[in-house]
Amino acid sequence: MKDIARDLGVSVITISKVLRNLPDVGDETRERVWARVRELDYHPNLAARSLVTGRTYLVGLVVPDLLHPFFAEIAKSLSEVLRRSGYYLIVSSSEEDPDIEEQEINQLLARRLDTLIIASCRSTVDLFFRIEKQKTPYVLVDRILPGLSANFVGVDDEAVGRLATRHLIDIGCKRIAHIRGPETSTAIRRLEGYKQALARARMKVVDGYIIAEHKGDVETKQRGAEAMRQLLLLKPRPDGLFCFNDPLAMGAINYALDHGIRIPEDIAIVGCGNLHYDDSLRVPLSSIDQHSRTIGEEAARITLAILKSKVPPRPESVILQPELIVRRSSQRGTKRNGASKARSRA
Amino acid sequence: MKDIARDLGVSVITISKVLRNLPDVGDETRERVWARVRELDYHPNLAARSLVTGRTYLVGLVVPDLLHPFFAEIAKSLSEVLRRSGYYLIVSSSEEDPDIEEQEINQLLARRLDTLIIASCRSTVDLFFRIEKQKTPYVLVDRILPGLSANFVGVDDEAVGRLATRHLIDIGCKRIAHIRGPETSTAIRRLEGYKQALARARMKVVDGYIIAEHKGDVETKQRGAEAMRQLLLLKPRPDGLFCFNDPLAMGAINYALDHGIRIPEDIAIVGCGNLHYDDSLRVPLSSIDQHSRTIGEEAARITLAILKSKVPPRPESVILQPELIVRRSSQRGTKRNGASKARSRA
DNA sequence: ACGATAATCGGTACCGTTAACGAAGTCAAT
DNA sequence: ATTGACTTCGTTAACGGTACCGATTATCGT
Repeated sequence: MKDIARDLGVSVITISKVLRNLPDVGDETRERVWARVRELDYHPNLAARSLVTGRTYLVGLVVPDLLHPFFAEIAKSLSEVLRRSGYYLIVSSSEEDPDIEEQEINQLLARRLDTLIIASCRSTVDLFFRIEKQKTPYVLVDRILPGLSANFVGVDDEAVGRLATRHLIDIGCKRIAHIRGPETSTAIRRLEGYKQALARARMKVVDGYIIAEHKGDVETKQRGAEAMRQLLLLKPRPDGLFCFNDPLAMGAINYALDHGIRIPEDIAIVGCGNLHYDDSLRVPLSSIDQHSRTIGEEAARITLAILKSKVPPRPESVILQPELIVRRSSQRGTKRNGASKARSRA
Repeated sequence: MKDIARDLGVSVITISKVLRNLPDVGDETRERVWARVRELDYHPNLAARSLVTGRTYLVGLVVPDLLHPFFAEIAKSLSEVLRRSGYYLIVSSSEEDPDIEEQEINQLLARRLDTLIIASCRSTVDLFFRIEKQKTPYVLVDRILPGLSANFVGVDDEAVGRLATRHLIDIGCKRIAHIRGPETSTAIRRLEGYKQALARARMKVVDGYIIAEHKGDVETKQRGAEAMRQLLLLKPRPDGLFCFNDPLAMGAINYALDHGIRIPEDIAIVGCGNLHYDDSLRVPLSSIDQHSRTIGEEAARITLAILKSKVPPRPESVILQPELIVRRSSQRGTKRNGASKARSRA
């Protein structure tokens, strides 16, 4: 920069202004500067700029698992939108472990990122108060924490539970089971929605039909299979099943089919996530769409809004309405091919 | 930092040394500093450190698609290993578009990341010479470029093609088709391996059996379906199919099944990628495992090696041997359940 | 011709950290 | 006592930018 200034007979300040598109510099000078900059393929040192402006143009993303298509899609749409405004994404995975998540967040905090976007697997809010003390803005996605008024983007998880369960009731299921997820707001609320739907249909909640998290961190699909094993052992065997997510449902389907159970005739199944391979499974899987792409985009929008405004805006909450996608795993009776409601995810 | 120095009656340099665990500071002083640092929950400003050291402790990753489980797994294992050494990952997606890839790389270059890790969809090397001129080390993954001697980690793609094709030959296929991928080294070499296997079995390469990329950027699964449609139109219909990747295979399987074709009886299929849901598909899919996790880990290892050594080490190339996983889509004759060779990806 | 206003440009002072080297103190051996 | 080697700590000078404000020139109405 100093070199360019010397070459052109202007000061570094002017160069700096041109590079940042500030108004107070003459057209001719501006053009000369740009020309020389292009000629040298010069790029300003972001670290130096960060040092003085206090901004890194970096946004951190903390998710439980990058491999899960739901979070991968959030990461993708997020980075797409942020990039258009010059922000980049630093990703980090908590492996669904609250301690790892804390370490990761501490690391990212030390890097003084401009914003953090977090799908938290923690159940306490203390860590988030620490974040606030450091004045780092953050946006929660997918999972909310009780007693924390923060920016949030996610689906209405009670509606998810209601939608899935209601659908199973509608197609005639009498004994509906639920494989629930871990102790996060998402799982708790979907369970709540499940219970609400049963209550509205004047059906009883049977404890044995609710399969909780298995201890041990085995793979999700295996957990689904194990849960289905338990369900098939029950005396009045369930004839409907709502799974916390699609990988669980996949495991459950596999186990059932391998043991001679017919889907959906013997047991109808609805998952959640609407992953892009749901329609290619052994039994195409009905699922609840969570609009993962939209979640990423909205989180990005909020992030940019925070970064643009000088004073921190008051927390914003975006609750998306889930959508039922019917496929064969929950089609019964006359309707043979559910093309009517089924929506492809092209 | 200045404050801590003042409080403790030492100089900032000493603080700096303690924070970086340099040897030349007394035990007592060291402890006093740590105590105060913990007390204030102080973290050094990475931007300032970067400015003077010239290192950002940031590694960039450029992949064609973060949603593809293959690249997601690379990203995940990569970030896991790097994190242990204090490096973080900036991700960016090129959407399989060479121009976007160039922009992304330019952006990352401007940020002066310590290393770039790239799964490139470009076909020319000029951009990489520019990277070298900026003295930013980089590691290629999955895809190699002709005429470029660079660090590389990936599978032996000719072996992939040979392995898949050879397997189809072994189970008795006489007319083996191939749905190839885009114009990258990966696709070209897998095609090459396919031809090699045919040649060794004294079988002819039939042009019509090789389905090339369809124009238009439709979704991969649809491309697979379209390719299968073309194949089923051929007069001597193929009885074996090797697909460039698993999503293509999924599309092909779906189309075939929907049109009354039996798999593997009428046409046996082998994909590539060994995605974790391959065993839950309508027809469990035989696939070639690319060791994506290992690719990420090795790329991380090379990266750290570069970053550790003062002089740039000479380019290293890690070629992984692919592994065939047999599932129902390519099981014929006596063998009913392929548990023998099948390997789960728990 | 004058001052006022606006458009351009630059000087100075930092941002928070580390590199490189030198100074001071300690201790044992000569 | 002198020397030398180690250990421990600090001085000075950047690193590459930007914020803040002041200085200079051009334009213009009266």
